[in-house]
Amino acid sequence: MDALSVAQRKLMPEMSELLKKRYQILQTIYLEQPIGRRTLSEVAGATEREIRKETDLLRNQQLIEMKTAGMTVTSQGVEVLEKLKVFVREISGLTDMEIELQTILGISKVVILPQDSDEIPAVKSHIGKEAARLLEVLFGRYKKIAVTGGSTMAAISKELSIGKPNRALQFIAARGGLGEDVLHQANTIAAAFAEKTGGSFKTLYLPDHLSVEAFAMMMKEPVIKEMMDLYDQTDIVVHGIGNAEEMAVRRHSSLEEVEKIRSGGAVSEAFGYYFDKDGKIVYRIRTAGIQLEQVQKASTILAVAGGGSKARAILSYFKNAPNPTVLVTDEGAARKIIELTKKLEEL
Amino acid sequence: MDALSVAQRKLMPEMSELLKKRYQILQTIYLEQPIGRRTLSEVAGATEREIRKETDLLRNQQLIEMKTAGMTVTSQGVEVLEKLKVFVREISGLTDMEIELQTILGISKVVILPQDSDEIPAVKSHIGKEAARLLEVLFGRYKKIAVTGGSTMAAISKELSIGKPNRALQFIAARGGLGEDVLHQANTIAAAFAEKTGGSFKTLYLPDHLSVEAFAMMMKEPVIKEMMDLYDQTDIVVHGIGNAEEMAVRRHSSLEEVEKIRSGGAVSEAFGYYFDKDGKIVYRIRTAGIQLEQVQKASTILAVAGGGSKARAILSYFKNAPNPTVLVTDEGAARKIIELTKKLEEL
DNA sequence: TTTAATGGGACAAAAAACGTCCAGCTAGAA
DNA sequence: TTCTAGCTGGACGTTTTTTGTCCCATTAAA
Repeated sequence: MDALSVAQRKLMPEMSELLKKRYQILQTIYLEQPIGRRTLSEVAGATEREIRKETDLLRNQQLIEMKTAGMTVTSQGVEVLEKLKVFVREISGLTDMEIELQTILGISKVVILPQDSDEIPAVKSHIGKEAARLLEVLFGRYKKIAVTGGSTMAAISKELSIGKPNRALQFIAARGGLGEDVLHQANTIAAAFAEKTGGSFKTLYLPDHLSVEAFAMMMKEPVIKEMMDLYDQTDIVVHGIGNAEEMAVRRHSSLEEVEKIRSGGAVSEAFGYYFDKDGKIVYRIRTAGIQLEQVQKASTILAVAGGGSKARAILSYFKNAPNPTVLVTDEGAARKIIELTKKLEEL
Repeated sequence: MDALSVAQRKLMPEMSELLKKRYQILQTIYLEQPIGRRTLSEVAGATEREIRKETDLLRNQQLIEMKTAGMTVTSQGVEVLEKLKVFVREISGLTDMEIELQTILGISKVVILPQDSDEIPAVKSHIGKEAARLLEVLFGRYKKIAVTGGSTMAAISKELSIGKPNRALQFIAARGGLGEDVLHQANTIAAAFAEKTGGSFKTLYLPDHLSVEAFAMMMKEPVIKEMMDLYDQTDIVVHGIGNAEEMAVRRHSSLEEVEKIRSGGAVSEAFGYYFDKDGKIVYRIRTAGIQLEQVQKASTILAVAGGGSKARAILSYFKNAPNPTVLVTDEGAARKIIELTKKLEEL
């Protein structure tokens, strides 16, 4: 930050919070446009009155327009968003926090987005957008992308921009149906990625909880074997990180499984693997899908997870995460991770 | 102004006014320190409550300190003042106005200080300080400085910093006693300048309103003649600009004089000359002092005058002012001058 | 010792902000 | 076409903040 901005903040300390708030509102409108006051106030985590006050101002400044369909950002507004992007990151201390997280997690790149997705739903879209931008850059070099499921992954697919179709891209569902909501299954996500980018996709349909015998037999099937080979050739892996218990519940795991996960002290989950607080594999779901070794062979791994509630899981997963991993997260998770780490150091 | 600041102002329009206000308060404290709330509120033209609110904030930001003797600016505060100086000028539009005034008045340099000295007494000090800084630079090259009287000139003398004594400097009273307050006479001012800079000074004592005969005789006196020669060698002339009528009254001019000034349509006054709205000389006081031709021969002329009430006088004087003149004024005068010029153009 | 200034505390009055409705309109779905 | 969900703009009593204006104990200087 330059000396002028430092002096400015010194003379007007209220400015930082105000700027952050307005920026966030403007950004959310941009993301969700057209959107009305009430919907916005819910999604942005503010009262209707406050949203109204700020949007009235934004309109007077010609940064947004209010039509009967809702509010939209003007070209001037988009410009302001771009110009202030780095600055808002600075005053939020996100740039500093990114460096701190890189050290804590032992990886070379972390991107933190403002606010907490646990509190403000729209933040999930911001995370998705950022991840989408990062991916779009990588698409130039890499063509085979394995994707997992989850709501975070779905958020990314929504934010992929529809540019000129890139037929060379191949999206591979990293796992079969894992009992999750269809909309958030790896298969669905792979399809969504392919649709947005104009690429192709490969799905893997295999029911959960097969008997040992049936599973072994299925693995010999050509369709399944083909997928296993594809996993070996994967360039990019994009995945979310889940809380162990939450995932177990969502997947309707058997009592036996839940017991193993519990007793093993599992904290995080990724690609169907459960990790304890030291990053050791506690349990893995017996189903087809990408193997940890295959993930580690990929050129780039993009981990995406946000919200303070995910902090412990992120810390756990990154104990043994492959080094080329890039993490996209939010302020809520980042602050919590730093806080947890500090507490641990004090002991 | 850079793109970042433009975007910032777009998103936070209240910021500009707030920044200006706080900056002005901080600057005034710096200028008058140590100063108390009540005194400050008078001198800065604000209510006690407002001053209190802002100074409490400035203290929390460690920009000022409050002691029993009054408030003082901390080193951090001084730094902020310096860092934001140019920026505050920018957002006040002063930089643009300076260029506009240069065109209107036909001179190469104009310096405008914030606010209006008619409304806020402290602004006079700001003007004095700026003029003092400009002079101090010139002192390196030029040594013979003619000074006139007036409260504005007195303000400059107060703001001259006491650096290492410069014995080479010679201050010459541009005029004899002109019936003004002793404190504001050219003689007194010349002495004050000399004292602050460590230079020498020459005074000219000659009563006003002498008969023609007495005046002619005095001019032959060696003491007086010596001064006349000095005027010829003057490098810098520093002078104020007055309102014609006001000056006439202050100098207790005779009815005859006042009549000439009135009927001639005099608007401005400088060095004892009265000018009408087109810059023509309407009347000149018959007393010893620097001649207009001698002023025009100087290398640099520094005209100093502020306040909306001086706008007409400034416009009048600069109709025929020598080109190397530099004008130091304030926002109040500048805005009024621009306003008057625009009205004139419309007709 | 006196005096004139200082910062801090206090409080009623005024103003602004806030939460929360409703009415009327419109675009898109059925 | 009608219906409906969602939008903006207006309104208004309530709460919170700001404002104007005192007084007081303290302190530094005269």
